[in-house]
Amino acid sequence: MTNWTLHHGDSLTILPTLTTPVDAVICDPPYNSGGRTNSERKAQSARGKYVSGDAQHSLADFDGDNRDQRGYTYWLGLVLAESYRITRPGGSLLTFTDWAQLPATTDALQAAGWTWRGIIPWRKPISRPVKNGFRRECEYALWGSRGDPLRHAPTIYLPGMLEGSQPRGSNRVHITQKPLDVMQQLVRIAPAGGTVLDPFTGSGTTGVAALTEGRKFVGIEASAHYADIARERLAAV
Amino acid sequence: MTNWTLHHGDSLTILPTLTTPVDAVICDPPYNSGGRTNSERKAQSARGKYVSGDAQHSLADFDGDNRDQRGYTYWLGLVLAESYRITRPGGSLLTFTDWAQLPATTDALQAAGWTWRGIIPWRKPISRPVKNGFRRECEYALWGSRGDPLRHAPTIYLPGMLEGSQPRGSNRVHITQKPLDVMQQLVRIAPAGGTVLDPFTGSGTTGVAALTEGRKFVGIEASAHYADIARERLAAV
DNA sequence: CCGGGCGGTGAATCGGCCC
DNA sequence: CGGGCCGATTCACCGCCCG
Repeated sequence: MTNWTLHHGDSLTILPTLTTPVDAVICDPPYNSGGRTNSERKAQSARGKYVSGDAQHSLADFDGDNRDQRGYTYWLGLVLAESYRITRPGGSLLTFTDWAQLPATTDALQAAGWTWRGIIPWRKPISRPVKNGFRRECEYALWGSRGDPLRHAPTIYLPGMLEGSQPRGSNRVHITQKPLDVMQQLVRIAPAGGTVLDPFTGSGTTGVAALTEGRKFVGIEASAHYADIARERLAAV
Repeated sequence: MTNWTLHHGDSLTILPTLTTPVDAVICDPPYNSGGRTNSERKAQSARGKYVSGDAQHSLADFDGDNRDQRGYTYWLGLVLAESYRITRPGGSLLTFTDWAQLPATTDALQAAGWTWRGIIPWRKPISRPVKNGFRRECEYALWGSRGDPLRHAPTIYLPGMLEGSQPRGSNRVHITQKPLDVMQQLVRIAPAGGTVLDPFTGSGTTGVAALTEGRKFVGIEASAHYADIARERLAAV
C-alpha cells in the first residue's frame, strides 16, 4: 500500500470530491502578483513575470496567475474553505504568499473558517537588490488552524522563520519551487503518521518532504506536465 | 544649533502644528495586540501584556494600547495621514507592527496616502517557543513612500530583513525598546543630512540612531517619564 | 503645441552560491 | 579561492494620448 495519492485536475473541482480527513494543508497558490497594475498582472504569463535570464527557455509555464486582488481573495477563499472541510479538528493550514498579497491572504484564510495563528517568514538569500530601498528577500507562510492546534506526542517546537535558496540548475524543475529542507520543517505541523494535503502540488516538493518526514501525502495538480514530474519524484522516495 | 527637537504631548495634537518638512517617518505605535479577544486586549495594561518576570517592577507603563482593531486602524490612519502631510515628496514611512496587526496596519498606511512598498521582518533571536507550533520571533516594519522613493547620492541598498535582540538589563529603559543597530539600518532610508520624524519616541532609540547616522531628528512623546529619558539620551549623543 | 500622466518595453543590480 | 551565473521584479526610458 502506497502512502501517497496524486489527483490530476483543478483544485476547485477535485477538492469537493475528497472525503478522507487530513491533518494539515500546505499550499503554495499562484500569487497573482508581480505587476503594479491590473493590466500588467493579467497580460503577462507567470513565466514572463517571475523568471529572468536563461531559465525562461527550460521551465514550463503555469496558469491561474491572472486574477486581480478581489478575484484572488475570493478564489483562494473557496479553495481554503474546501480544504478546511476535510481537515480534522486541531489540524493546521500553511499557505505561502508574497508581501503584496499577504493581507488579502489573511482575509481569505479567515473567511474560510481558519483561525489565523501567525506568520512564518521564509528568507531567500539569493534575491535581487532594490535601488534606494529595502531588498525584498522574504516570502511568507501563514499559519492557521481548525480550532486549537493539535497536541503532538512528544511535544514539538517549530522554528519561527525559515531560510533557504531555491534549487538551482538541474535540481530546479518548477518556476516557484521551494527548497526541500524548508518544506520538511513545515510538514512537521502534521503529527507523525498523519496526512498532508497540497492542493497546488506543482513539482511535488511538499509531498517529498511529507514522505521523508513520515507523513502521508495527498496532492492535486492541474498541469499534466507537472503532475507527471511530481509522480516521478514521489515514486522515487 | 542642535540637530534634534522633542515635543512632549499627544501625537494627534502635536502633529497638526508641525510645519517643517521631514524626509522620513519612523514609528513604533502601541500595537493594540496581545490578546485573542477584545476584552483581553482592553483589560490588560501594556506592561502586563508585554513584560514578564522581574522587569514588570522596574519599567514604566504606557497608555494607548486598548483599542479594538477598527479603532486601531482608524487612529493609526489619522497619525499616518498627518505624518504624510509634512513628509517631502519621495520621503518614506517605516512603521512597526506585530503579525496580528500587520494587515490592519497596511490598511491604515494606504488610507493615509502612502504607497506601500514592502515588509521588512525584524527577527528577535531571544523569543519564547510555542508549544506544538511555530515560534513567534519576528516583528515587522512596513515600508511606504510618498510617491516614488527619493534618489540617494550615492545610491544605497538596504537589507531585506533585520536581526537583533531587545536590549536587556540596565540597557533596557522601555518596554518595547528596539535595538540601536536595527534602527541605524532603518534611518538610512532618509538621505544623509535629512530629517527623521518619530511620532512615538518612547525612550528615543530612533532619535539616537538618526543622530549617529548623520540625520536630524524630530520626536513626539506623550509620557513625561519617557520624554525625560529620551531627552537625556539624545543630549548624550 | 506643450506638458503631464499612463502604459509598454527592456535592461539591470548585488550578493550568495556553485563550479 | 575566484569567476561567473542567476534571481515568485523593479526601475528607467520612451512613446502615445489627452487636456
